[in-house]
Amino acid sequence: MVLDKQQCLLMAHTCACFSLRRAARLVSQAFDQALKPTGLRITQFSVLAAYHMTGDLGIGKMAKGLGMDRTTLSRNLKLLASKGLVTLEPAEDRREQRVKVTKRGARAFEKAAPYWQQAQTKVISALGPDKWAAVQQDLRALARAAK
Amino acid sequence: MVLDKQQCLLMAHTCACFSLRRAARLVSQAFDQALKPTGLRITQFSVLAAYHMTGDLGIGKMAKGLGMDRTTLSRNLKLLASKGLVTLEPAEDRREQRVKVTKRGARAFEKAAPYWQQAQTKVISALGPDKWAAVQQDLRALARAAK
DNA sequence: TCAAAAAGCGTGTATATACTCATATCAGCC
DNA sequence: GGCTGATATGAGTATATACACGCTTTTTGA
Repeated sequence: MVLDKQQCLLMAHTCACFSLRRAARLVSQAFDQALKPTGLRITQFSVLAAYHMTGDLGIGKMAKGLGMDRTTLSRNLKLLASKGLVTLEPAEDRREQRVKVTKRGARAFEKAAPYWQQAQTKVISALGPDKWAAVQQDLRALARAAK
Repeated sequence: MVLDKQQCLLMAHTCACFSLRRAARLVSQAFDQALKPTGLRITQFSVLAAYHMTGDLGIGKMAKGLGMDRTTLSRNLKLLASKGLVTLEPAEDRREQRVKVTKRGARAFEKAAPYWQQAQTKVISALGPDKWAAVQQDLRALARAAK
């Protein structure tokens, strides 16, 4: 069976993975651009926000909650620690790492928040809040189906 | 101004970039899983499909068409070349690279296509084809707005 | 014709991502 | 107390991603 160019074209244009990766790439660039004055990447900002919000969760559980690989989150945290924005200490259960957002981390986060808001507004404006909320639901459904 | 946990929670849950990256991560894992027997990652499969479909485009133009960074595509292609799936030769305009899918590349692509289809069907099943098409439109709109 | 601008690309560097394998700790049971 | 399985994590490796810088070739305009 030899696929013709039309079929390939169709495949490239409908591939769920490619579409999502493409959107994620381009939107990430916009957020990173907006956050540039803050010295944070959007990924770092997200992780910082997550720990600022949930307090102290083990890396594995937090990773599961964020839909990230455990080792990815671990390495992201190490970066944040090297910048002095979080601290990593062993917990009572000495298998776990206790993650704490430092004062400097909290300040960095709050300084970055308006820049985040600016990018968020810009990107979302393409759809409006309601449609965006619906799309978000759909994205979650896709992610669930992927498992 | 100190943000409280509620605001952080809201931020993490509505962040366009985080939502997209999360979906892209999880869906990519599903596609990579499905493509495992073929030895191709979904990114490599996409690039292979793109060149199989459009024939020979300069790296920069192809990258623009795919919404990828030029250097990212360049390195992806180098990987494919090392696997013998494409060849890279200088074009008449000696600034450009002529990219050709080898016979082996075409075979690998066609062998992988059914595995891709399987993952695609699985992921899309969460929404159904029509809703998926609408979401795709929205993703494109978001990507456009990001510029 | 020739210098400047533009086009096309590669390399260096940093981050993000995830799989595999190895290690340390804990909980429960005998 | 000590073994065993489960839990939590780190390290090694490979790929994906993109920004900044610089090089070569082509095009353009005087």
